[in-house]
Amino acid sequence: MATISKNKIKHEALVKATINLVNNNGFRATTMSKIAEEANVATATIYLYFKNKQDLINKVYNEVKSEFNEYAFKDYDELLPVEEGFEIIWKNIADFYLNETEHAMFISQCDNTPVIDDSTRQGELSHLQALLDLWERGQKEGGIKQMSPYLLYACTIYPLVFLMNMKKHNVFQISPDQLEDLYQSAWNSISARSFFLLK
Amino acid sequence: MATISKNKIKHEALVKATINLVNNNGFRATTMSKIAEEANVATATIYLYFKNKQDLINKVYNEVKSEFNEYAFKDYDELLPVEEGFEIIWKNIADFYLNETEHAMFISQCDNTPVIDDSTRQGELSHLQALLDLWERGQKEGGIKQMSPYLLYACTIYPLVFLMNMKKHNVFQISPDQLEDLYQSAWNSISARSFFLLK
Amino acid sequence: MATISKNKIKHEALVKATINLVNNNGFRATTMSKIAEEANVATATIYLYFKNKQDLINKVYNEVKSEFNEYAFKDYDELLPVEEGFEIIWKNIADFYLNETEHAMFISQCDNTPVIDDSTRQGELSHLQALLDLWERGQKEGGIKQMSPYLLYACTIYPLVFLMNMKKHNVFQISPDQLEDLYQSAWNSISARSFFLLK
Amino acid sequence: MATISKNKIKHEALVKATINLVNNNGFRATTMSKIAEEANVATATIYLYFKNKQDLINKVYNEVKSEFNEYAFKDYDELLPVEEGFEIIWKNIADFYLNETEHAMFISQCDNTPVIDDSTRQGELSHLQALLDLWERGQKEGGIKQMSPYLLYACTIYPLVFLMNMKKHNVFQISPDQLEDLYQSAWNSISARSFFLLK
DNA sequence: GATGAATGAGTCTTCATTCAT
DNA sequence: AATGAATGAAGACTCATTCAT
Repeated sequence: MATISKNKIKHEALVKATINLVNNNGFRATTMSKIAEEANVATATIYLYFKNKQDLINKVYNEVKSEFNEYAFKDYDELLPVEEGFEIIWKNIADFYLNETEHAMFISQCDNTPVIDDSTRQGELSHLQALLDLWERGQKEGGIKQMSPYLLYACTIYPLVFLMNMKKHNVFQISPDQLEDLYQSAWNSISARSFFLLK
Repeated sequence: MATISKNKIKHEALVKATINLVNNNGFRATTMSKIAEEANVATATIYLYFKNKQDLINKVYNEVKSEFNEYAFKDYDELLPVEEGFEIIWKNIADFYLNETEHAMFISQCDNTPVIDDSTRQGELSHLQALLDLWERGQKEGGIKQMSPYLLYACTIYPLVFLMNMKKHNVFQISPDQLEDLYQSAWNSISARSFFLLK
Repeated sequence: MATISKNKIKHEALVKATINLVNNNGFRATTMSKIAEEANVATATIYLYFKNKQDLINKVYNEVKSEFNEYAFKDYDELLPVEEGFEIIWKNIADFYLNETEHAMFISQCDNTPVIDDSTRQGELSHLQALLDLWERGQKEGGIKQMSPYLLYACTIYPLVFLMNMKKHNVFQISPDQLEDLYQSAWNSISARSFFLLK
Repeated sequence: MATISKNKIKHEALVKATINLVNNNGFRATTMSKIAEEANVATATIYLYFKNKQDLINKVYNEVKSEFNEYAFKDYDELLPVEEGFEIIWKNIADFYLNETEHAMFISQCDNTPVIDDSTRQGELSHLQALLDLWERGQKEGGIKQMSPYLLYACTIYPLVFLMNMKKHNVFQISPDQLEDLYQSAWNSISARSFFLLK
């Protein structure tokens, strides 16, 4: 049992080191020995926990992605009204991108470069199934525009990725008020009502 | 001694090979010998045209970025009304992302990873100065919401990056009608009128 | 991370291989892979013991130079009469040049080409401080001619370098008797008495 | 005829560039393109004048060595008394080492490193045949000690190499008076009379 | 389980040399 | 004769991975 927790500690240290180094230097510049150094273990030790470098990256990716999923649907309930449910999810995701920036950056890196095996990378939106379901319900009920979920995602969620990058590079940091505004814009851009009004 | 600019054919072949390989494999996995092979020259020949790998990447980045800039402001005139000007620019950029996908991907790769020297990478939005000016004018005239240009960019331009990625990975391809819809959403999300109406 | 000093056997093998190859082929023609081959290790292994090629050369140079210094002043005591002290040192140095030829050649190579960092290369004579001190004392006492130490060195020690080269190239090898003669010539060339007598 | 002189100009420029670069950077660091640059010709042009790099070095070595020989025996006449003849030759050689330092350095570089084919490098002393002859005559006549010419050379000529190096590295420069002293020491060290007197 | 040491495969880069013009 | 362009071969160095302890 002691061993297990010891193991977990090292495992965690390796994951953390990997995320940090990949974020700052990219995948290829993140060498196994640097990871080991940052995690305070010997290089060979990594291979006790992961089969090889690709396996390490994949596992870290999956862990972080799982964490994201939990984060995204915290306090969400399928029974909530569509608009209310969307607000919760959007704000959760915004929270993740803007407060868990390290982890969000890592996901973004992996999703935008050929780092991750295509088999590991989940079809771009599949991990947000609950959101896709919500949108579908919203469209059936009439509150949400008839658009491809890819477009809904592009208009509402994806802008947060840009803000994450700006924050990471210390270029621009959004304030709580601005975030509220942004949420309104996001909702407007997919709400059927606004579409109708502005026609 | 100095790098050659004659023999544009080989120069172009190298640039093209670089873009292609970096897009598909990333910077570090794109070796000089692979570039040479794809361009049908000997590896050493690359060094007649570029000082080293970093110089090659920087030069390609600058070329592509220049091309983007020309593209973005084609047919645009500062004297046009704000909404009209914005539509032209937005559609130009959309065109670039969705039709010149290879080049757009390359820019995106470079902007999102530590591949490019910070000195070469232009401050995130500075290359779109004419668009920033347009927005400022729009805000003075009252037609565009009072928001940080970073937010305006996030809501209107950045979603196109997502669509570019989806297209590249053959996951989703937007139709002309959908693009028109998307433009409307983009404009609504920053138009002061829509903001007022929907309050 | 840091270079290893364990496994003295391999360290020694690398040093020996380096000396041998540099002596026979010069610095630039001595490739890391040839050194590795001669030392029976993989090329990459060298980098566990030395940071890079220059570091390897510098370290070997320093080791050999230290050895020379020990050699030169073996059995020497500052309290000895000048002539006696000089004889001991001169014969030590002659011994080194003519019997430890490999090491002496290596020093000579390094001192005569731009192989060694100026910071590593010790000022030409500074490593022979005890000899310089002896000469100074000799001059104060009147037994040694008033000449720049550079000239004293040129007349007495430097000729040995020539003999070393001749031996190395199998052109001429000095006999013990001849060496004794040579010592006499050396001493005569700096002794104040001979200077006076021959005037 | 015009062509020939043009050729000679380029030939000279190449020789000069080679000497300069080899002196300052060593053989291997002296690349063909650097030589070409310094001589203001295209790299390929070198191959019109020399078969390859080794041939270039060999030819330059031979030229410089010839020059040295002329220099060494200027104003010398076999009919002169031994001591007088020796003084002339010694001072000529000293002149060469200390005033034609660039050329002297080049010879020294080549003689001390494995740069020159053994076939090109003339047996160490053979180029000084006239001096060897003089010494032999001196020994027959009784004015010069019975010693191997290698030892005579080591004691009288070789010290000048050291002074050349010191001058080149700006460490020590000999004055005319000191040079005269040095000549005396040199002569004393091989003169039979001094040997006898000091016994 | 943990690690220090070792290495094969591969990367960027240089350079002497050739060749078409 | 002269050269700009091209390249094959080689060199320094790195790194993911393995293995004996």
